[in-house]
Amino acid sequence: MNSGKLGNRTFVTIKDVAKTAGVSIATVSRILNHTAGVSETLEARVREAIETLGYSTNDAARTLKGKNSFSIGLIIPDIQNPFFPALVRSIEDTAHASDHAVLLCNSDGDVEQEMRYIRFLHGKRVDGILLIGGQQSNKSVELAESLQMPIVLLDRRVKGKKLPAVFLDNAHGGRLAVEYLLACGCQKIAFIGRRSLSSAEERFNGYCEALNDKNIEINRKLIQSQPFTFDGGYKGTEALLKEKVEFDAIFAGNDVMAFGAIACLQSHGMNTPQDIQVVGFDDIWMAKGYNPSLTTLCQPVAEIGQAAVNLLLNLREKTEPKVLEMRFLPQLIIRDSTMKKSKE
Amino acid sequence: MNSGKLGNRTFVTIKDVAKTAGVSIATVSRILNHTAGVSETLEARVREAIETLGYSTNDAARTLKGKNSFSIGLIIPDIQNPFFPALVRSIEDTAHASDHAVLLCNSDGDVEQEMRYIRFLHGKRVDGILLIGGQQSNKSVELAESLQMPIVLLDRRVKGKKLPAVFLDNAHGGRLAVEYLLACGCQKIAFIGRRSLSSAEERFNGYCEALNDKNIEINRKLIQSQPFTFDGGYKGTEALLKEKVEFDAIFAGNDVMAFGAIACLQSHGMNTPQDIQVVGFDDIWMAKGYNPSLTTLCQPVAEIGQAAVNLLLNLREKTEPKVLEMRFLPQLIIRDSTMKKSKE
DNA sequence: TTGAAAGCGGTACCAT
DNA sequence: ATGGTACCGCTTTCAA
Repeated sequence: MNSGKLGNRTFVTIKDVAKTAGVSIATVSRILNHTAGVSETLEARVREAIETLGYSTNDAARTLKGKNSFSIGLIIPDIQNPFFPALVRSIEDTAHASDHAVLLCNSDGDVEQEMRYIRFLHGKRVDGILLIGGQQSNKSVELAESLQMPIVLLDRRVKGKKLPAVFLDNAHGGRLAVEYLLACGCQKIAFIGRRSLSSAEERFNGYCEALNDKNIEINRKLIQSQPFTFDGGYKGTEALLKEKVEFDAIFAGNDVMAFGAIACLQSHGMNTPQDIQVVGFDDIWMAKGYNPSLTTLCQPVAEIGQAAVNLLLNLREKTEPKVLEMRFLPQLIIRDSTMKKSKE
Repeated sequence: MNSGKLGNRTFVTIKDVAKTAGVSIATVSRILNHTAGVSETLEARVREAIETLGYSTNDAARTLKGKNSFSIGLIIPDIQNPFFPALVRSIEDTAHASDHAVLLCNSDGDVEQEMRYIRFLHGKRVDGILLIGGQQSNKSVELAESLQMPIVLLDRRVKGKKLPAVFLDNAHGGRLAVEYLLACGCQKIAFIGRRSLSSAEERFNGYCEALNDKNIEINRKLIQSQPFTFDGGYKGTEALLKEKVEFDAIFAGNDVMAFGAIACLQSHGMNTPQDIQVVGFDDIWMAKGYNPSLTTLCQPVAEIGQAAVNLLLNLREKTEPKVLEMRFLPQLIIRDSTMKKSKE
């Protein structure tokens, strides 16, 4: 028995099962795939053979012959970015729930890397790609399209490309953040972020819209362009301090920047929320545990991941290339980095 | 051209290349694999055909016929545990560097899940498994062995199993932590952790050893068994406070617990490091940014991940089932959650 | 209902 | 050096 081999390992094949059960391999295949009526007698015999032999289907053969590989590629900038783990987790759970493997690839947001991975995943014949792109991912997307690979965009838009995508309404989040700070009594709200990514830009737009709504003029000095890191938040705050602009609140592009901002304030003898109020974005796990705990915008990560996988898997069924876009809403989570000031 | 199909997608196959180049598929295969001498003329023609046609090799076919699948399975409890992302990143970088895909699976530390994933990965014919196991992973390991799947243990030992493995010397880390706290002038050092995982148990052992070395008796009341979470750290500290045991330092099982501990202390009006000094373990990214920044033990995650992948990939070459174990040393990183007290 | 057999896209052995 | 071809494990059509 154990006719199959791969390297120095041996595998039970469909042939072994067929022989032990005394049927043809076609019958075994049918039973495995519930693909045609098979008599109960044979079915029982085959199932027993499968059991005793410990047969497991060979996905490589199935892929070679069949329609899909039961795997998807997930390209993200860096799993070490604390926003991604929760999203990745929900993607994997969803994918595995329909028996699809997830091949994780870290691109560092670099187009060349992305394209390398797309080619790699093409060789693996993945059923599709979930992409959280970088700034120039339009090239990657074009490559994927030319390779006829189904692709779904996640979290970030790609300029000039209309594609199936799952997003958060970042502008709405920005608006919520600023509106809440205003409601808290803040007047001079600074923004630390960067307009490099679509998501980041939208958050900034939300910030502007909320201020416009209240007829508050936007003060350029209150806007600091910094990378979305702890250090970025720290430096942006330092810059605000140096410029001697007055400000009473900071809306940070994400939670990690918010932590950096708070740390900077503290090292300059200012407290959050008493002196300066701070709002972050994403609601990563640490937002609750930071000192002070962080008011922030919570993304429905589980739903987003799930929607993205389902969208991708449905894509290959439909022949018409439906461009679907799903948009989710963030939710304001109020914690200790903000406070309602009594009118002075 | 484009003879291959998969679903409604089409692929360029080796046959297409052969036809365009006017050679046999055997020749193309040889060139692809540098497997035998081929005349420069033909090689040039073939390479050009590959280029113009945009051929990419079909891994499913290659796997079916050949020795490996160029993929490995990575089973971890949960990517959302902030210690894992950095490790996973280094694993993926290393694997991809030798053209292997990484199939990520989250088991939640549950044996049943682990076994489900092992079977799944077996079907995918992965070249091996990297396992960060849970408490009862001996069953999973046995399954993998019975399936003849190369397996390397990571980070945590599995009871009763001697296997290729890559570990941190956790006991050494525990010792370093406690020795440093003693050097800082602390006398009553509490431990919050849990002895469920081998890594955790070893950290505790290091704690005991360091105290024994100095002939300090171990006070049971100073030891709090708690899960390795923020809340665990918080509750463990609360318990210490309630028991009214005197203590001047806390060695937490990991960084997240340390954050919880510090938060709890603060909410009880005690400051770190002035009142209670705290040391964590792992040096996750937030350790530097927390308030106060955390003294902790840094794991050489990049090296560990790299070693694990290489060990796994080498495993299938060797026929003799060498049991290799690699042990890495943690490094004490001193930050603001500890301080040298002047003698009182 | 069941079986025989033709491939899927490669690799590698055997000829030439 | 090059080509022909058997075969990897499975799915699916065609006959029986």
